[in-house]
Amino acid sequence: MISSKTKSSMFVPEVVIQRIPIYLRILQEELNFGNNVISSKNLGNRLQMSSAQIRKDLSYFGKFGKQGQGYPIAFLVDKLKVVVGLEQNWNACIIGAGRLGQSIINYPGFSPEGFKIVAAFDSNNKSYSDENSIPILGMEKLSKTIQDKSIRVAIVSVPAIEAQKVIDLLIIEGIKAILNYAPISPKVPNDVVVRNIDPILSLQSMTYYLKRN
Amino acid sequence: MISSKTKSSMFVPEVVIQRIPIYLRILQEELNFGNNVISSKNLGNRLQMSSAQIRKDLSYFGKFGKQGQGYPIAFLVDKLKVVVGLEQNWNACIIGAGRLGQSIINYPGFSPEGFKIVAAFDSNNKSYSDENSIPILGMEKLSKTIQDKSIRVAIVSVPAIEAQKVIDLLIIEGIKAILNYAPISPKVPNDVVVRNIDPILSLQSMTYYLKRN
DNA sequence: GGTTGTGAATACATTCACAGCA
DNA sequence: TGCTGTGAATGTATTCACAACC
Repeated sequence: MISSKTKSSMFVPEVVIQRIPIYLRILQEELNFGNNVISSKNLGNRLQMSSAQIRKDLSYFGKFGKQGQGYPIAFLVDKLKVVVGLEQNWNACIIGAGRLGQSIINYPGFSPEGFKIVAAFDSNNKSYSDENSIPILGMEKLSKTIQDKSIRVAIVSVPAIEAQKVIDLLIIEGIKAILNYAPISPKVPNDVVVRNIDPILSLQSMTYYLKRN
Repeated sequence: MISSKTKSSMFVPEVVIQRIPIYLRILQEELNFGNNVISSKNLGNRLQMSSAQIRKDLSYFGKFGKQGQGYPIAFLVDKLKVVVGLEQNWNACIIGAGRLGQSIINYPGFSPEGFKIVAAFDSNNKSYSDENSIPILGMEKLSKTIQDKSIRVAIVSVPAIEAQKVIDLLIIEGIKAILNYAPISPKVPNDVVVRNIDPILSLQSMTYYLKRN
C-alpha cells in the first residue's frame, strides 16, 4: 500500500475538533439515559445536522461503528475523549478576579468536565471573600505558579485594556490554550489557541437577521 | 446589463455577518484614537486576517473605500451599523435570574452596545435584591411583556434541563434571536438565530491542540 | 433492512492578482 | 504610487451516493 496517511497523522479541520465536544455531550446524555447504541442519523437529529457530517467527522479518527446498528456509545465516548484529550484532567488558572472572574471561579461546572481552576491572579491585591478555597495571588506569582502546578490552560477575565498584555505574559510562560472573556481580538502566535467568550459580538451578529422579517 | 443582482438582494454568508461586529469594534477604537482613515491592510493586521478578506467582506454591502487611501472610518462605521441593524437599539429580556442571570442583568456592557435588558423572568419568584431596577417577573408575564415592551431579543440563563422548554416558549412568542447560556444545543426552526455561550465547549475544543506539543 | 465508511461531487469561503482610480 | 473592488482560482467543508457489512 503506497502513501496512505495513517489516521493519526492526518490533518483534522478545526471545525471538526470543535464539534467533538458537542458530540460527547449528547453521547454522555444518552448513556445516562440508559441507551448504549446510537446511529449517526439519530445523533444528527439531536443536533440538527446531517448524518453524513457526523460519519465523516468520526472517520477522521477511526472506525467506531457497526454497520446496520450504529455506534456503541460507551466505546465511542472513550475513544473521542482520548482523541481530544479529555481522558485526563487539565489544570487551569484565571487572571482577573473582579466581578466576572469571581463568578467564573465559583462556577462549579468546569471541574466535572475536566478543568480544575487551581490558581487565581489579580494585579490589585483584592482578597475577595471567596467561597471556594482558591487564594487570589499577585501577578508576580504567575510564572512560578504555572510551573509548580503544571497549569496548561488560562482563563482571562481582566478589563479589555489589560487583556493583550496579560495574554502576552501567559504566552511567555508557555501557555498554549486561552479562554478569553475580554472584549478584544487578541494577537497570538499560531501555536496558541484562543477561544473568545464575547456575548456582545454574539448579540450584534444576530440583529442582521431581525431586520429582514 | 443583464441579471446582475443588486447588493441588497445578494446572499451574504453567515461568517461574513459574524465578522462585521468585529470590524465595527476596531473601527470604533480607531475613531476614538483620532484616526479617520484606515486601509484594509491595516485593519487586517489588527485582526490577524488578510486584507483581501476584509475587502471582499465589505464588498457584499457596497463600495465604501477610496482607492489609494483606504476607508473613511466614520462613514464606514455608519454604513456597517445600518447593514447589521446596529443603528438602532434593541430591547432584550432575560429568562433565568439565578446566579448567572443576575450577573448578566448587572453587567453594564450591553446597553452601550445597543441592547437594553428591559425585563427579567424566573419561574421561582425569587426576588433577588437587584442593583439595577429591573424587576423579576413570573413566567406567566412573559407573553404580555414581550408584546408591550417590543422585545425582539432574548437571553436564556436557566438550567440546562429547562432551557429547551424556555426556548420553545420564546419562539411561540415570536422571538427570533436568542443568546443561550445553557449548556445544550437547542433545536430551533431555521428562521430563528441562536448563539450559544458555552465556555466548557470552548475549553474542551482546545485540549486537542495541547496534546501535540 | 438498516447503517457505516468513504471516494466523488458539490457547495462554500478565502486568496490571488490585477484593472481602475485618486 | 497606493489602495480598492472584484472576477477567477484555489482551498476547505459538506453532502451525496453507494459498496460493504451485520
